[in-house]
Amino acid sequence: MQKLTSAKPTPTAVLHRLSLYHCLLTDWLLASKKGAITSKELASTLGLNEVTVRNDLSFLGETPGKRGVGYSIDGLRQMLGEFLGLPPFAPVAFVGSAKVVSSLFSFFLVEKFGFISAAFFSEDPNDRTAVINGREVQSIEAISPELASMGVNIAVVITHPTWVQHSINLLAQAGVKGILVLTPSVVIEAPEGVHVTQIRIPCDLKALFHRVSLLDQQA
Amino acid sequence: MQKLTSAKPTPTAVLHRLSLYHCLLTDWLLASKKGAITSKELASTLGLNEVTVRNDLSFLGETPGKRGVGYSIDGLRQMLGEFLGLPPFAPVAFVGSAKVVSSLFSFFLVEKFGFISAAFFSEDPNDRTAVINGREVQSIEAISPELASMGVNIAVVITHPTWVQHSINLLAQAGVKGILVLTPSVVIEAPEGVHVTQIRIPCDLKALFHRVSLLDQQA
DNA sequence: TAGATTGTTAATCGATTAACAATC
DNA sequence: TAGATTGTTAATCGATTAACAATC
Repeated sequence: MQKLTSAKPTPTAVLHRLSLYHCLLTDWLLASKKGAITSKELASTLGLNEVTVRNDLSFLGETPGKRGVGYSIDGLRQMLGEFLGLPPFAPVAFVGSAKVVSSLFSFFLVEKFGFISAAFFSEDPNDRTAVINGREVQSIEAISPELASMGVNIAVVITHPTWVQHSINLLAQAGVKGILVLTPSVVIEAPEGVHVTQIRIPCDLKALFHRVSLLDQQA
Repeated sequence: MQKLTSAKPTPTAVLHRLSLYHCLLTDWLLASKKGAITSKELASTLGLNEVTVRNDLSFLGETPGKRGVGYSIDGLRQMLGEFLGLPPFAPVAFVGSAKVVSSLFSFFLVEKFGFISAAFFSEDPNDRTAVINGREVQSIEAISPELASMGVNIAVVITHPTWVQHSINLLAQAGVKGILVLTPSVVIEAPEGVHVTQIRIPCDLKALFHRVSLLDQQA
């Protein structure tokens, strides 16, 4: 017999946009924007088709809008947060040197996006006394099952490339189930049962080179 | 009459994988791997279907493989580089504070991926005397048409969120045609004729929260 | 009731995979 | 010739857009 709980997983394209809507609505609420918005407004702000937006939102189960009116900014954000499995402040662990992780925080404003930095682990022995946001930076080897039992299931890896795989393995052993890898590293083994998302800065850059080189030829 | 040069653009999914193959082959060559590889090897290393690999490579025009044999590592990398419009060392400009940009270089090894950091611009007035890789860090306002005329068409933006749009606008004025934005910023206006790629760390994280929350429910 | 906007079903478009002939 | 692996055409799958009925 099939598990009843596991309906089809949300398509990746849809899931990414739902996350994006959640970011946008959070932004609007922080800017004290109130009341209702239409799928048209949402779509045009993000450069999407309005049907795409409505279609995406239909994945939320209970229909979130009012015909003739639109969506409640506050209510829709709430529903999205719930669907995404986001607690009010979502705890994330960070693995990387103190310098790199604190630099990350100077362009990625974690709290504004609803996250909380819950733990820090560094591959650099010189970071044994380092502190970020008033919290001690620990050794990578200190990654342990306490992490997941404390409710930290998600981690960001931004170490030197030589430490990426080891970090992932330790996080997986500690019960972390979702890992975002920012370090460009061509081949990575994802441990069984762990979601590993790789950001590939070099590929994004090479793709841009291609697109731009075509422009040049036309000119 | 239609422009003859502008055939259909390469589909984004294909283009990203072609860039990925280029990264992998570069890696293999740096590790002195020689000779031939098959689409099967390429695919299994990257967790892809081997037909996908062959299909992608068919976009290169002249067929790059030998039936019964496979692909020359060196030859294929060459063809990919040419298709992608990558010079031997591809110049990229970086916009962001000296601290953040130098931190970026400690987890993203630009040269290993075939790039050269060609210019630095910082939004931070304290960076007026800063130097990265022996090159002076300039003010954002110093971004000028010289950039593009020097052959720098691609830039990475990793400033504080408040400076993202301004940086993009200045780069566009300077003739930069491809911009990769690493700073999470929900809404960005892409100037006419400029390719802007946004990396969305918060969305990737929120998507992971969703996937992981489903695992919890099943357990 | 009229106007607006949602939610859903159908149609199109793009991307992936399978099947197979071509050829080294 | 036999074995291997490519390149291409066809079939499937997923994602986007269009059309329209439902309803606030």
